[in-house]
Amino acid sequence: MIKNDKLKNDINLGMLIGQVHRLSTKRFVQNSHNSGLDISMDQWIVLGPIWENDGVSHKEISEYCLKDKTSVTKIIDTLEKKNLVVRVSDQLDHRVKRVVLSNKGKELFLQAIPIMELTRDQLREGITEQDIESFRSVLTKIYNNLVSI
Amino acid sequence: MIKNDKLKNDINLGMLIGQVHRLSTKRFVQNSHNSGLDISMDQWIVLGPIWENDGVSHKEISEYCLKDKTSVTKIIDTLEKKNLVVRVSDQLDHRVKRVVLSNKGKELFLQAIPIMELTRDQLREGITEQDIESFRSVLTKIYNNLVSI
DNA sequence: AATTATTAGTTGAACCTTCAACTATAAATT
DNA sequence: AATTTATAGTTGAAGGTTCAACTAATAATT
Repeated sequence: MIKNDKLKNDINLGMLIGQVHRLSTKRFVQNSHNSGLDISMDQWIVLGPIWENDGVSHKEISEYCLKDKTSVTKIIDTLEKKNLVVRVSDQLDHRVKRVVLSNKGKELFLQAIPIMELTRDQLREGITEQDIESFRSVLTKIYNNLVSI
Repeated sequence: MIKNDKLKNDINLGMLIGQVHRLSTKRFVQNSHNSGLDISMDQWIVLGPIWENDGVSHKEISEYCLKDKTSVTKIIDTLEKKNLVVRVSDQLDHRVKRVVLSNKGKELFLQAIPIMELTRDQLREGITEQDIESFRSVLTKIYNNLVSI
């Protein structure tokens, strides 16, 4: 079926990264659902820096999560709709919105930690720590190739 | 800012995969745009097996591209809207839709090949072939951990 | 001080992904 | 042959991403 092996391999590496990304977020959501939690992978990712640093700004969340500011705005919209966080305007710089966890948000985050750990363990099953580190190293190089320019 | 290093690293590996995925699709689209082409990464990925095997079915595209059948349906919707492909019902099995490239689709695919190669080279700059292969190997292991079950 | 440029965040449109429910057809079972 | 089950693809809703254009507020320049 495939005319050009070089083409095939290149497509496959890109497709593989995409598929691993999709499947891992899917697995996290499935694991959450199995535990009765209603949280998406991206919601979890955005809750992280808010949990670590209550009152963090959109911009800081954006940098930490490696997400576009538009995505952050919309994920926080849904988090606010679900009453997990609250936006508060900064008193000094009125452009800045600070995001604070509600009690419901804190509770959900704590419950989601073991789900994240389970998902991580499922992903890494049968892979040595050394392999993970060299994987992370190459991934970081690719990332740096992409952010520059 | 970070309370728990274990947590931080795990978040980061997932976030890194997501960000590399997003940035590489973004880079492909930018490169295409700079060459005057109007094609997304996912449209390119779906065009691949149609180019290789004219008249391939949705199901085959889905398996080849590692994409959900719903995604394939919608990407082919936009490809058809752009007059790049045509759906044809299978004469024997009326459930099956076969997808055929138009001349415009063939032309676009040919023009996009060097864009894909450029994007691949930008991604891999400064990374040895050996590193890419070990990266692919770990990625495949993670993929296999995720598809089972 | 007034103008200009920069920064933080939002909005709407187009696209992609997933889910659940659906249609239509083919295959298997009784 | 009639019923049941499985398969191929579609639809609509909800979430996430990107882009371009926008508002509002701060910082820099003149």
